[in-house]
Amino acid sequence: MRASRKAPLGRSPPSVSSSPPETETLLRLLKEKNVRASPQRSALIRALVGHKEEHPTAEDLFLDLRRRGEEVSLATVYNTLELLRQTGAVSELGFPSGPTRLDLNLTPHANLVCTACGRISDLPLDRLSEISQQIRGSSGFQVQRLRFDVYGLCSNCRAD
Amino acid sequence: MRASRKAPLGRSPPSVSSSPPETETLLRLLKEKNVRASPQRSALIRALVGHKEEHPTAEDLFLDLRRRGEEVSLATVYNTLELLRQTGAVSELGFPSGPTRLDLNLTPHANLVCTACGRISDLPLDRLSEISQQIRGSSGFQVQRLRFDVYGLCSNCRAD
DNA sequence: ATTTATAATTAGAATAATTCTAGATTAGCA
DNA sequence: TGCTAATCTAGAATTATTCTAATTATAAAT
Repeated sequence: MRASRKAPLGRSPPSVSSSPPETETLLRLLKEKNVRASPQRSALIRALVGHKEEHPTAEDLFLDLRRRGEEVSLATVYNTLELLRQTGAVSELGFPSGPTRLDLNLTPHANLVCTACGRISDLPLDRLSEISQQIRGSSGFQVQRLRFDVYGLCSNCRAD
Repeated sequence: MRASRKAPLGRSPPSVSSSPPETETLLRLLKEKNVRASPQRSALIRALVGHKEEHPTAEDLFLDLRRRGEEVSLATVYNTLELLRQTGAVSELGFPSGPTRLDLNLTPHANLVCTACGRISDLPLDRLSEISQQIRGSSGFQVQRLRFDVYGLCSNCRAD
């Protein structure tokens, strides 16, 4: 069993053939915390990295794993995501309605959240780090992490 | 009843003696939507405006109203907050854990969220609107609203 | 290899926050 | 005054997440 399908040259939208560097990074971060890279955790990390552009929910990942035969319990999905969050490699975006979605992009960026289709896309924004510096200086607030959401209509959903 | 304490020149932290302009604004916005300013809705709006600096939760407001004898059901609290959200006068901050908190500040600002004590304070940030302009221009994303959270340690909780 | 101790996984129960439902109340108006 | 629509409400239902306690897997030591 496992995911030892021979992968007949499969190269589709996300594409997780061998193992993107990000996967390795996350596994390494867990190792540094002295937690094992169990098959379930590895599978979850692969799913997460493979779908990071979609900012998946815990349930999305759970269902994705189940679909490809890598059965991981929902509890383990939540537990592992919490471990990853603690390493700082992953952050969670809570919204006033609907489930928490994952964000694997640690560089300063905006989350462009389309209020019509719900899609979230990342937009790199270097200026955020300047602002962060400025806040540290002026208000005596010791910055750890940023979240910048921009709500509006994406180019697809825009009417005009 | 009501908040008709004579307010002996009271000018304390929040200070809600007669009726701050914001209260009027919110009531007017509802009126424009052709919804009545019922006693329950007015009471809720007063509570919200009076506690906006604390970024209260729906339950905070519910309990606050109950404490001062203005009994409004929790369902009505949620319903009214949803009405206010629709007017755009109020926004809701969802977090990956814990309840949604309210934000009555519509000018561009950062939410300084202390990861130790949980307090949220607003910091005006004009540069956010520039950035918003820039996004509109470069990415074709039609911006409606911003949310900028800065997580870290507030000056009280900082160890150093 | 076997034992042992610890870590990890799991199903399902429990909780927390919010939304829904359907009946009672209230307000505006003919 | 009565009619209609809006509003309010308690409690049920739903959703997302966390907790619990029992099982299984792993690595280390023998």
